[in-house]
Amino acid sequence: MYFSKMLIPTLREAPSDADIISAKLMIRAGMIRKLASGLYEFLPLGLKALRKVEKIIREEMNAADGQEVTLPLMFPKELWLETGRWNVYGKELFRLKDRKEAEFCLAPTAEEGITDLVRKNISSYKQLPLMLYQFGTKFRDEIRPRFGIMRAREFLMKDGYSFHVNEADLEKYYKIMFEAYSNVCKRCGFKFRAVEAASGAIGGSFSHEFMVLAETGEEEIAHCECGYGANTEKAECLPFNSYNEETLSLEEVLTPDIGSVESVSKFLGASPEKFIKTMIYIADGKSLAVLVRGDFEINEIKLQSYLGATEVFLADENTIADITGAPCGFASPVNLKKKIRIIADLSVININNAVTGANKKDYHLKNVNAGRDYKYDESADLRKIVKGDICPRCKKGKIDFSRGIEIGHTFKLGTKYSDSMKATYLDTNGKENLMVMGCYGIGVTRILAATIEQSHDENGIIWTDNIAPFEVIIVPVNFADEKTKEVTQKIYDELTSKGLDVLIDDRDERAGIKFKDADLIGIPYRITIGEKNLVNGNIELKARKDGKDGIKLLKPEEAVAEILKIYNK
RNA sequence: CGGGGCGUAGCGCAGUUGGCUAGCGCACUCCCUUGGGGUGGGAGAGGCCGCUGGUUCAAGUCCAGUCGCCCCGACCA
Repeated sequence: MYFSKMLIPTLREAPSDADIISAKLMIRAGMIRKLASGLYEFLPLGLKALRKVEKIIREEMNAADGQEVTLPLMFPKELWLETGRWNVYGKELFRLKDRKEAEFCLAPTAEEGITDLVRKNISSYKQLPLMLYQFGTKFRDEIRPRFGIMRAREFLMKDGYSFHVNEADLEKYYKIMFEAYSNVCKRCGFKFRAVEAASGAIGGSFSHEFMVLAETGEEEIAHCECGYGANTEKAECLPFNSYNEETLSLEEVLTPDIGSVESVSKFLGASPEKFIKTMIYIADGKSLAVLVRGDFEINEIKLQSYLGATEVFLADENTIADITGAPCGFASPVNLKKKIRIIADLSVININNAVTGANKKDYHLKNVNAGRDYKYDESADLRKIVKGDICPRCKKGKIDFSRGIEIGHTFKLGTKYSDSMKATYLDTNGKENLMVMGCYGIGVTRILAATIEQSHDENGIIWTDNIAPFEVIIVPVNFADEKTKEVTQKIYDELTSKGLDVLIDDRDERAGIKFKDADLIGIPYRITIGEKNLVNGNIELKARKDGKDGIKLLKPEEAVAEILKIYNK
């Protein structure tokens, strides 16, 4: 391919609204353009890289006995009503109507579609297990699209769904998929970590996120030396041992205009670890109180998942006053004005002689003890994990945090969808059973962005060998020179005949411009052909990741051999 | 949805106390020059100054509305 023939509109400066390095570089490199918020056009160079990622994923899915299909991008409402997700999915779901006023949604994932396909065409245990996958554009009306193609409203996803006769078979296959996903990450050249995760709107019992480690990542990962890793949304927290202090008698103290844990702690000279915060939440319209230790915060995702609620948020000032009888900052589980469900986080169940509000303006209570002074209805792990927490797995190590970009997510769905959509098969006894499902998603467009986040320098993108849009760029310093042209063509023919993608920068530009652009678009290997070295029969080979001192002077055939060796051709 | 900011050429920006043909750099076309890390010079092409309405002799500039974009804030591949 000739550079002059390909649409690669490189830019010296990135548009001012590009917010992260990968978006800036992709736009500058002429790979993508933005059409509107969260909507991007892929230009030839960008699409070429995207196809390379697709190829890797496809190979791994096929190796795991997956079969490729394509489902519609648009689904009728009825299918989504069956699983209840039409109502549960919320504002993120793009909805539309046809000319007959029939309602549809644009697929954010395709559990409904695939389950419908399978229930209509699979009826016997003999046809299981089955894994179907597709590459499809997915739509999500994000609250705030940002970070270029990292969080777009329309993106390319590989979504796969597996169907099994029972949990044990799903378990077996889940491990195979876990390996396949690890392979995809490795082949893309990622530094990554697979962590336990919350299932969100997809549902199911258990899930793993594949995180590309990057400081710019949106996700926070809690991990331990023992190998435990989890999204902080999900990471489990252990209860604390009892303080075993002698129980003192309840005391009311005046704390004028002092509401926050920090200020009351200072005022009373008591550690926040002795405080019980009483948070009033509204879950699907019902109010409840959640108790957590003063120095911790509630993890609303854990709470929502524990309650099985679709919507959870903190109550407003008026509701708090109505329930506790006091303004915000003075709530207590002791003598709540209105009787509501009280859930205690594991961090508070062993605190004796605690400090709480008094459900009365400007007053707090000291020496509060569960059982004697108040009762909670139930206890659960509902708080946010913090750095230094004891690891919930090995129970020894201390938790540390890292940041990551979520590029893949695997779920054990169980029978959530097969149950609501009646996807069944007949077993050897002729008895009807629900299929057990798994589902597996990879953000294909996001992989591209994640790669660049993890691999770039001040001059541009540095593609890893496997997903570079071109493996080699040949830069003839002066393409008008006959000898240069001849050598260029010869090298090009030899490399392309082995199946490599090679770009020739045939433009009548100065060498500097060609080098700058080659660095910007990040092609892994550059062959420079100039009259200066050609008189001795030499050309230059340079890896993008190396600096100028990495330039090797070689004979054309040596350079070709070296590149073919790198790519195992 | 709340708070803050911005819409002027493909990209980056100036111009905003109302005033005459709306400017600069990069990119684009042509000529000369240069020719191994974004040469130098010259001549060009390209704008409903986001949109609608108002104030005015006169609006990119003032007023109102509206749309779009970005940033900061609680469910995501």
